[in-house]
Amino acid sequence: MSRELDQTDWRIIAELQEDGRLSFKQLGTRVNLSPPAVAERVRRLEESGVIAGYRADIDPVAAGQPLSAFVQMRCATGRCLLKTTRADDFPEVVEIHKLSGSSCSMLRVRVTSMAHLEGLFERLGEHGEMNTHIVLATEYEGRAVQPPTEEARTVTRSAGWSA
Amino acid sequence: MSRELDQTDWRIIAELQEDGRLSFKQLGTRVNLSPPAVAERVRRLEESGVIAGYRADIDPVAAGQPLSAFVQMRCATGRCLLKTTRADDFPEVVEIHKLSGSSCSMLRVRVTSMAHLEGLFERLGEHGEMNTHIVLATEYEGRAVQPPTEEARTVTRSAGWSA
DNA sequence: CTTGAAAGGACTTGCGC
DNA sequence: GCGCAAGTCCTTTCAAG
Repeated sequence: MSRELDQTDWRIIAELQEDGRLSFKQLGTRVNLSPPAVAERVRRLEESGVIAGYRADIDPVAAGQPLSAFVQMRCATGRCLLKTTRADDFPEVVEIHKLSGSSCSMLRVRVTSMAHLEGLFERLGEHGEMNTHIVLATEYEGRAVQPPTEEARTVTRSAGWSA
Repeated sequence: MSRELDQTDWRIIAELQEDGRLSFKQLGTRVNLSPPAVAERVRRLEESGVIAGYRADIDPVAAGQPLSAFVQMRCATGRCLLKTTRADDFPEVVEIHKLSGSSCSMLRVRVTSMAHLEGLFERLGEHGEMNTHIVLATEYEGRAVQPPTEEARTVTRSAGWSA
């Protein structure tokens, strides 16, 4: 389906992650390509699903939701959050990941206040054991997707027990 | 600094999170406003920092980084990841959050393969205890920031021990 | 892939409500 | 604060080399 991405594709991806509203002309200038050439590449990246869309980046703090937390759920049998509720029931839950290990899922929640967070935890707690971690500060998130480094291919194998 | 956001602002925010490349004309049609009116509102949202930017939404799976994990770090004294390394040392780390509780930070990492993940864990492990959770599937993430619900203001107080 | 041209659309400004 | 309308600029998209 998706052909290998070359260096120019990755430069385009990097630029569009920094500014998703660049015109083909502006984008072409930054990657040393003519407007029609970048337009064709971008079209292919969109078609292959590498570029899933273009979004405004909303700052939750400025938007009035300064508090964030991680919640590991270990759902009780028959009460699993994923099977007994819908997304609309918990607008505060902005991410849901199914996990390996002892927890069944990891949630990321955003709330307006501590009181709001308290209420949310009580509602979530009805579905099983929780392990919560309040975020004190976010160093960064949404870091740009980058081309695989050389380390990704030449992985250092651990010594011992090797065949 | 930031005036209260009204309903129209939230509609604009919702539309731009769905499609960050909408023209003022298109955006105005969707929120029942003229192009100059939306342009002025968007300009203010950008100035106040609510709209932090516009980014292409890159699908990590399609981009060749199908594996993701959460890593809780409990850094050893003097070896804290945040103080002894720089972001460029770990391009696989796409999020860093400082946490309350027993862990000092929560990382989100993205890698190309299990071998890559193994190597990364070994490098991270040198900075302290780790608690890792591999993501099996992501239900959703990057859910749109939404206006505060009524529940956010009228929070149910728990019974008992109340003053 | 690049260049060049033509067509279409977007952004802005000013004015009136 | 919003809408309407006009002018200017830019962008996009063809075609040809």
